[in-house]
Amino acid sequence: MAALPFPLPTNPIYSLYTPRKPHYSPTHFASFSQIASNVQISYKSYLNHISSLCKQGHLLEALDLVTDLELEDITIGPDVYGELLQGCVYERALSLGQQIHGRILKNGESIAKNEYIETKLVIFYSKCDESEIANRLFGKLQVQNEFSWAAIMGLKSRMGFNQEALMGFREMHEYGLLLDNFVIPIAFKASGALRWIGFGKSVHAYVVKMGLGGCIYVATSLLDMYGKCGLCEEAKKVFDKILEKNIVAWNSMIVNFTQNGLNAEAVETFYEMRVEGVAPTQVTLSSFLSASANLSVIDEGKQGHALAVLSGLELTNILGSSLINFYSKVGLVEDAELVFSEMLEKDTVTWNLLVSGYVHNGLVDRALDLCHVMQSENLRFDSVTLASIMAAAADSRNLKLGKEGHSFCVRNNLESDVAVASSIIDMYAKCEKLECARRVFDATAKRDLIMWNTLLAAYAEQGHSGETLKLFYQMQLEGLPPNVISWNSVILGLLNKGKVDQAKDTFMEMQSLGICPNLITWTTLICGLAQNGLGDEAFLTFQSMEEAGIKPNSLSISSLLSACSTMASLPHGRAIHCYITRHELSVSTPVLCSLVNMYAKCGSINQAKRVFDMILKKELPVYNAMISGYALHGQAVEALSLFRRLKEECIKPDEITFTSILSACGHAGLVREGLELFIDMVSNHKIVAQAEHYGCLVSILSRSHNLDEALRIILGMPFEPDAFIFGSLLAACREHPDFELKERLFERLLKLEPDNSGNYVALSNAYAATGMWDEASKVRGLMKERSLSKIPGHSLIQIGNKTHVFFAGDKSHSRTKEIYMMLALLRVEMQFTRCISVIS
DNA sequence: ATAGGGTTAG
Repeated sequence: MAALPFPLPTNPIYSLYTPRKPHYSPTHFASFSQIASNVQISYKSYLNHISSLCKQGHLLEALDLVTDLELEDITIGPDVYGELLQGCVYERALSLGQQIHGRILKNGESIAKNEYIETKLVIFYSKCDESEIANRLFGKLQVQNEFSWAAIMGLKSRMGFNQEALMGFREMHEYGLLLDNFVIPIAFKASGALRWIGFGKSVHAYVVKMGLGGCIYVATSLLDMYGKCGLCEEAKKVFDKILEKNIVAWNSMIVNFTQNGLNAEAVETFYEMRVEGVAPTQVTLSSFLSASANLSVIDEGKQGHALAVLSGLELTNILGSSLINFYSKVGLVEDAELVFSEMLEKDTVTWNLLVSGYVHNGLVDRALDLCHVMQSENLRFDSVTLASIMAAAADSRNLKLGKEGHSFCVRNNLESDVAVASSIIDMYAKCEKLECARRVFDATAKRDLIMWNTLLAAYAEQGHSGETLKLFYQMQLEGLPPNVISWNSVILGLLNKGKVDQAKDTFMEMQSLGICPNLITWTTLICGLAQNGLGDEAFLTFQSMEEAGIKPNSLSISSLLSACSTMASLPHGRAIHCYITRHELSVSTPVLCSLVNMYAKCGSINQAKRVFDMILKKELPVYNAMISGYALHGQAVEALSLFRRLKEECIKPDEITFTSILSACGHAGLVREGLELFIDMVSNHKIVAQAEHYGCLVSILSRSHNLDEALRIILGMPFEPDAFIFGSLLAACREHPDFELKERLFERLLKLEPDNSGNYVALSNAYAATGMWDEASKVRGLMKERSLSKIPGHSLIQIGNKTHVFFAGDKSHSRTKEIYMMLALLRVEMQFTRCISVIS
C-alpha cells in the first residue's frame, strides 16, 4: 500500500452505512420552548406538509405555507427553512433559494446563526455553482463541519480546481474532522481528474483501513478514479468486489473500459449487465455505442439503438450524438442523418459529429453544405468543426478551401489548438505545399505527438527520407518518444526513396526498442517491398505478419496482389485469391480492382474477365482495371467495347480510363480511334490532357511509324516533354531499326531520370526486340555497374488465345531468347505489335 | 458517483 498523505484519525471508526442524514438533529439547536405549545401540533403538521411539498418539488406552495405561518406569528424553526433550502438544492432553484435566504436573515440571528441553516446555505450556494457566495459564507461559518467542507470541495472540483479540492481534503483532516463517505468520493473524483494516482491510491488505503469500501458511493468513485488514471485492472478489481452493483457501478465500468480503448471488454460488461437484468440508462447506451463504433460492430450498435428505443429513453443530445457517431463510424451515413433529423435539440457537438461523419465517409461536399447550414443557423464553428473542414480540404486536395479555413482559424484564434494545427499541417502537406506545412509547424508553440507525426508522415509520403529522419531525431532530442505511427512514417519514407535495406533495419530496430509493429507497419513494408520489385520478400513478410497474429486488411491484400503482378506470378496471385475466399474477407472495390489487375498482369486475361463479370455493382475503378488489363494484353477491341459499355451505363470516364484506352489503341496501332478518343477526352469530357495522355498519343503515332507527327505533337504540348514521353518514344521504336534514335532517346531519358532503372530495362528490351542480344546484355551490365536496383520487368506476349509472360529480369535476354527460339521452333508467328513491356 | 465530438501512419 502506498504511504498515506495524512495521518490516520485516532477517533473511533465512523459509522459507515448510515443514510445521508446529519448526525445531529436540526431542531437540537432551536429552542422548542419558543414555539407555543398550543400550536405545536399544527406546527408539526405544517412541517410535515412543507417537507413533502419540498420533496415533490412544489417549492412555491411550500413557501406559501411558510408565509401562512409567519402571518399567524408562529415562530418558524430552522427545520422548516432547512427543508425549503434542501428543496432548492434538488431543483437548483437559485433565485428562490436567495429569497429564502433573505427571509432567514429577516428572522434574526437565532435562525441565521444556526449551524444547520448556515451549513445548508453553504451547500445550497455550492450546488448552484455560486462559488463566490459559497466561499464567503463558508469563511464566515462559526463551525465548519463535514457537510460544509464536502460541499465546498465538491464545488471546487466541479469548477475544475481539483488541486484546491484535494488541498481542502488535507486541510479538513488537519482541522480534526473525519473523512467520511461523503467527502471521499469527491477526493477520488479530484485525483482521477488530475490523474494523481499516488494520491488516489493512498485514499484507497485509507478507505480499506476505515472499512469504507462497502459504501457504494465510495466504491464507484474509486473505480472511476482508477479508470481515469488508466488502471483498468484495478478498476475491475474494485468492481468485482462490489456485492450489490447498482447501475452507476455498471456504467462506470463500461465507461472506463471504453475510454481506455478496451472496447471488447466494455461490450462484454454490457452483456453481463443485461444478463443480470439491470435496466440500461443513457450513460450505458452511449458508452456501449461508442465501444461498438470503435469496434466497427454494426449489429451490436444497432441492438443498442433498438434497446434505447425499447427502454423509452429520450433522444437527448448525448444519446443522439452517440448514435450519430456510431452510424457514421460504421459507414451508415443515412442512419446517422436520420438520427440527426429526429433530434429536437442539437448543439455544436451534434453538428460537428455529422460534419466529421461526412468527411469520414468521403462525402466532402455534404460536409461543407452542412457547414453552410450551420452558419445560416448562426451556430458558431469551434475548433472541432474546423478540424473536420481541414480534413475535408486535405482529402479532396482543395487548397483554396484549406487556405480559407486556415485564415478563419487565424481570425478566430483557433490555430493554437493542437488538433486544428495538425489538420492544417496535414492539409498543406496533402496539397503538396510542404513549406507551408512546415511554417505552420514551426509557428506552433505547443506540439504534441500527433503534430510531429503529421509532419513526419508528410515528409515520408513524398519520399524525403532525410527530412523524415532529421525530424525523427529532433523529436527525440526534445524529449518526445516516438510511437508506432512515427516509426511507420520513417519506414515509409525510406521505402518511398527506394532504401529498402535501411527500411528493413528500421523495422528491426523498432522491435528491439520494444515498439510492436501494427497492421500498418506490416502493410507499409509489404507494399514497399512489392513496389520496389521485391515480390518474394513481400510474400515472406506477409507470412511473418500472419505468424505474428495480425490479420490483413484490404490494403495489405491489395499490396500483396500488386506484389504478384510485379512478380508476374500467377500461382501466388491465385493463392491470395483463395486466401480472400477462404477467410471470407470483405471484397471491397479496391480489392476487386487489384484482383482484376493481378490476373491481367499475370497473363490470365480470361480469369481477370471472370472476376470482372462476377462484380454486381461495377464502379469506375473496376472498369478502369479491366480496360487497362485489355490494354496490357493488346486487346484493343475488347477495351474499346468495354469503354462503350461504360458510357452506356452513364459512368463518367476519368483521366485514368483515357490513359488505359489510349494505351490500348497505341498497342493495337489504332491511330484514328486513338486520336478521336484524345479529342473526346479534351473537348467532351473537359479533362486536361496530362503528360501520360500525350505520351500515349506519341506512342500511337510512333508505332504507326509516324515519328514525325509524334515529334510535332511533342513540340506543340503545353509542357516540357518528360521522361514518360521519351520513354514512350523509346518503347514505341522498340522494333525500329534505327539504333541511333534509341540511343539518343535513352540519353535524354538519363538526363531526366539518371537513377531510373526502368529506362535501362526499356533500352535493353528495345535492343532485345530487334534481336540485338549483345547490346541488350551490355545495358544490363551497365545497370549492375551503377548498382541500380533491379526491377524485373516482364513482357506479355499473346500467341493465339494464350498470353505468355516473359521475364526481363536478370536472366532476361537469355530467357527471352530461349522462348523466342522455342516459338520459332513451334513455327508460331511472332506478333510484335502485341509484345508489350510492363515496366514499373 | 457514471455520459456525446475533432487532428497523424497504408
